[in-house]
Amino acid sequence: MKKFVTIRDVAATAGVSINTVSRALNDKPDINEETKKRVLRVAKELGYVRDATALSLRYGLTRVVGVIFEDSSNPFFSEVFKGIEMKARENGFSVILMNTEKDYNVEEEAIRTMISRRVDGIIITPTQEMSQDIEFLANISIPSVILGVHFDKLKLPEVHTDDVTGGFLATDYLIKKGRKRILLLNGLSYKSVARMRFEGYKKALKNNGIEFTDELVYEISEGVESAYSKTKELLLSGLDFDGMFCFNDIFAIGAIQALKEYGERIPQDISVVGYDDISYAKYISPALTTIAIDKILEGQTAFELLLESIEAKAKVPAREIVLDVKLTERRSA
Amino acid sequence: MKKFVTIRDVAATAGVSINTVSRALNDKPDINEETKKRVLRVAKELGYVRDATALSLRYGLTRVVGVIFEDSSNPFFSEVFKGIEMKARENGFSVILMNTEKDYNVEEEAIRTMISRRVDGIIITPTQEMSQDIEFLANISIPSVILGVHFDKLKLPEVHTDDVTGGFLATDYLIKKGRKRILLLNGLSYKSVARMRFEGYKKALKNNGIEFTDELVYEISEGVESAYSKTKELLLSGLDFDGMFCFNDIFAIGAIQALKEYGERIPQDISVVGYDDISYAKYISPALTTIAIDKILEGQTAFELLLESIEAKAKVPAREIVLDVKLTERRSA
DNA sequence: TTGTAAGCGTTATCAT
DNA sequence: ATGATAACGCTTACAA
Repeated sequence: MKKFVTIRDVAATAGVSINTVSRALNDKPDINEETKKRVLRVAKELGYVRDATALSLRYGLTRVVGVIFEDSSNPFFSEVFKGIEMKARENGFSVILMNTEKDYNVEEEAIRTMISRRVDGIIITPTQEMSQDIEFLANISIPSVILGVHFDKLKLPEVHTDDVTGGFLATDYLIKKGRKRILLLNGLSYKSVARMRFEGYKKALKNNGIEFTDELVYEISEGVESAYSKTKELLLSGLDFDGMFCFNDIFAIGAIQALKEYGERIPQDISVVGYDDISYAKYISPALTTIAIDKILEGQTAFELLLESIEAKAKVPAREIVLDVKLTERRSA
Repeated sequence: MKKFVTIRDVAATAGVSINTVSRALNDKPDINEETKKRVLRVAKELGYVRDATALSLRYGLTRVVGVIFEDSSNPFFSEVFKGIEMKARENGFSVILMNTEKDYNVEEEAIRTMISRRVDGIIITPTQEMSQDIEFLANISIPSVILGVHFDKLKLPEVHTDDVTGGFLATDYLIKKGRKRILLLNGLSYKSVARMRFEGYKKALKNNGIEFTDELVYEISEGVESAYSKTKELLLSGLDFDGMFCFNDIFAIGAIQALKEYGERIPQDISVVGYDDISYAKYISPALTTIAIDKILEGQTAFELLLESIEAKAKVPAREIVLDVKLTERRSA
């Protein structure tokens, strides 16, 4: 059933040898114009399409890059992916996308799959609980870029946003709005991103002469539900706070939900700032004030950095690209 | 720089021939247990990883499927993709994802890329303005599945949801809530989905003895902005309506935004029903009543249908799988 | 039980 | 200007 037209078929019907066909197809100089035209015509008539798998074997290059995300349906990742795919397409690369579902074993498996498929490069957002597989990635010869997280010892090129500044901006804004007791609903601290935003938070507090107290910082695992129930719990416990800086917009959405149900007015009673500026941030109510990051750009940058490594003959020293963030002011704070 | 351990390297260090290595690796019976163990150990030590590109060439099968979407960052597609990727991974397939950005030329180009890469199957959500490329897909020997849309003459297997029922459910619900003049903010009618939902809308009207009038149906192009401004325009024009059925949740979000700004109370003054039940539908305000479709399931089903075609020796007759929808009741209607 | 050789589709090298 | 052949990594007859 599955049978493609090969260079041999074209050669046969055009009455030439296979490498004359190859020459015509690749627009090589040493071929008669007439023959070339004829071969090209025959190729078209027969519906010939170059076999990329043969080329991959031949050159040891696939023109495929692998992307490994924890969850491609997360609006953050799905936008980043768009940036990657866009740039990849422009450069004649295809992209294989795999999800790890935050499972370390799946992540390892995904890396093995990418190696087996001989992808020319890998863009990965590693689960940071363990990182042997990243060490491993750094040692094999496939160019790789870490996206969205920062490792202390820079083994691989990285692209991420300036999250210390982001945390600072969010907190400082809340303070400027007159908030004194700012709750930080953070992500789990094994994530560099969470640690960086926390650092920015503390920095803003210090800058404004507000004393830090850890009774106002909480770490929760991913998901709206998780943010919703934590906020509810805190509210019920009688914790006193008038501002909230959420690790991401998804947390903010859950928190706002809980706040409203509890009868708090936003931002009059409690101001809320999120992070990421996912596309729905402006449609929730009140419209979310948040730290905006250019996700498409982050994806594009990651691909471009990867492409540099791929095209470099020698191993290129690991670079860290830190993208700017800015605060987008809306109604929640 | 890029150099992988091959079966030959393993053979050399283990002191056997290459196909003895192949036998060991593939767990064939005709090999000495001892040799097998040794080969396997050497392979592991050397870090041997099977070269999938070589296998692809050898077998004429890549174990890769291609997915072509108009926009993978759209929450609908990103969830569908998750279902596809999940099932693909379970079955040892990798997935190449490409976006067309609703550009027909890009769509054609994407198909060519998939053919060139010799993917074993294609899942595509075609732009329906033109469809020669789908005709083409039906004629080549790569198994393909159409996702989310329905073509009149069934050339290829299809997976989509029961949108006539969806349109009916939404409209009927609004009527049962006492609404008489229900505005339909529909997608462009070259899309089968829009036509189906429209059909359901009319059916519900008829069933409830309400006369249809085309001054209440409008077709707009994709995007929140587009829905927002159309709604605004209609409101300003003084059009009388007390209910709104939106083609999708994104439209509903834009519409609600406009409605609120205009001072309409939802659902007291105007009830709104959306479509898709994207994950943020429940967090907008008021929480959106919408037609829910199981997007993960839709993706999984598409992959499974594709797998059937791939595994079938002979060309399998095109089937149409229609998935159920249900109404999810929240606050907006 | 093990090894040799052909072949998958292509391009590069070397002849002619 | 064109053709024959080897090679990419692997599996599968077939031979030993």
